[in-house]
Amino acid sequence: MLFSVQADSPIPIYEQIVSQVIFGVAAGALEPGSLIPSVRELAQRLLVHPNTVARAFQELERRGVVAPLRGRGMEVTPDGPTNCRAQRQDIVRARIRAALREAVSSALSPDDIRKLVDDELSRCNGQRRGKEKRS
Amino acid sequence: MLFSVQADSPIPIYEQIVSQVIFGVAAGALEPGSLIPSVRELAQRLLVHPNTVARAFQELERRGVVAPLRGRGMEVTPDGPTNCRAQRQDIVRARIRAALREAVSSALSPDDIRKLVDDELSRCNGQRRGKEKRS
Amino acid sequence: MLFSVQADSPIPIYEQIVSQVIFGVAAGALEPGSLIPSVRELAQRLLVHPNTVARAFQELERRGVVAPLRGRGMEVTPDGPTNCRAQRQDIVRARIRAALREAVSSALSPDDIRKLVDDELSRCNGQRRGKEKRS
Amino acid sequence: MLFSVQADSPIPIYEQIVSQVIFGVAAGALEPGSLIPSVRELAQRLLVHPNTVARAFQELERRGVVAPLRGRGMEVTPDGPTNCRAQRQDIVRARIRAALREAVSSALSPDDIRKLVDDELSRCNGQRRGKEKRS
DNA sequence: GTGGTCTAGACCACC
DNA sequence: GTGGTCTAGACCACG
Repeated sequence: MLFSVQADSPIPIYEQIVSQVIFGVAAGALEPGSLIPSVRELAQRLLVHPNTVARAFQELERRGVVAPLRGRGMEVTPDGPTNCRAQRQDIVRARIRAALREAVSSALSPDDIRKLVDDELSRCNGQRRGKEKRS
Repeated sequence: MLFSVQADSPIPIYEQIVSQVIFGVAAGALEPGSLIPSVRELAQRLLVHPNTVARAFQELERRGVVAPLRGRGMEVTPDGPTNCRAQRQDIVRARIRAALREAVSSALSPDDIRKLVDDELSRCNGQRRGKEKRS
Repeated sequence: MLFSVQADSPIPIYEQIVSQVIFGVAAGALEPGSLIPSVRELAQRLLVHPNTVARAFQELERRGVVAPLRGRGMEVTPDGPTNCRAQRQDIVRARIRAALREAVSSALSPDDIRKLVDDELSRCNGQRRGKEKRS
Repeated sequence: MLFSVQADSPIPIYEQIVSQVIFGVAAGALEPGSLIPSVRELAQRLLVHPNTVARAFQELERRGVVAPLRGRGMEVTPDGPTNCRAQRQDIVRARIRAALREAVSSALSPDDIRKLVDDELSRCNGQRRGKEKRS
């Protein structure tokens, strides 16, 4: 499971962490019953304040993704994977929708937007089997 | 020229205003030498505080998009359109890139992402002729 | 009599006009009993709003430099030259003092400051008999 | 590090604060990696509103002098000292130039100006050894 | 009427 | 505790 946060994003760090844990559970990298990394460990790995991680965990608990195991850490709940797959879709879709809404409102032509999207799409996963751009 | 802001967005309102003016100038809706709406007028139209609009104008001045006409308002600079077309591209691209980066990090499959994007793309401008020919 | 205003100065334009009329009277370019340029003429010459000039004249009247001649314009008062020579000295000295106080507070070395001053002094009146800088 | 602002100056308070922080960094009183005084502390010390200080900090960030440390304060950037030495020179020079331009435009004789400058120069740092050798 | 500055104080995100 | 954003409203300089 890879975590990374971007300090310069307008999205709060704790929210980024929430998303990433959700993504991890949705993808099966974190399975029900398994412990997620501790607050301290994750804080150190991400170079953020432990309180920030703690806050993310609090939110994850609220969402029913993880549950505290007294004294041992936080564990992924049985319903976690199902919840997270739905939430993942929602998160990603909302962000994409917002970006495209803005693009449209910018009065860029649909073709320009399509071009930008394709550009970035191939940049983002350049490791895939070659050029995604249609001929 | 249509302006609208979303108070619940993580993007500060003053930044939304900055973007929208840039879009307006880039699109030619606001031309060099013409006055942009006044602080007070725009504040009233957007239902935000005049100070918030003033802050956006300050940033637009810093970016060389508009210049104050003492006592008369803010005027689009001669270089405005050129600057703004570049800045528009940057703004839109950055937002799309961030959304796609997140999508990739969510471990959704590239095909799922492509599908989401196409979905939203056609939603955003449903008036276009369908799904945009793709091989 | 040369007038010029700098729109980008933090000093209000009307105050710049006040200073320049005072300078003109102090230098003898405007003599007691002579009419100073009309609001409209000066406004046109300086490319500023007539109201701005009117405000400057109001201030000059308050300072006893000029007096209105019903229907014919503003004339320099008998005491004008004397008043203005004192005021000129005060204005210039105050501005120089403020600049130097700031320079000292900037922690630039006295030699650096002296160098800057000499630099600018020779720039400002390059038309004088050669280099003012001491060997 | 000493800060002080003059509320009656035509120079906005927030700009005075910007200059003073730049002077402090240029002089080495504020070093890279060190925290500058907090918004609230500085506001209290200068008897101005915290928002005014915040605005100055925003400008300093834009100039690459300081960078925010989320939740901990504002830190002087690595490039700060270099940037600031240049900016200090620019600030001081601009102010001196403006003062001298005005002096010249006042039609005071060059010798009178020189005398005024020397007067004030020795007043400003009277603790130095006299009138500064001039041929 | 315009924008610019300042004060005042709220709330938020983060540490 | 920190800075960031926003609202609110005052006053000023300028046209």
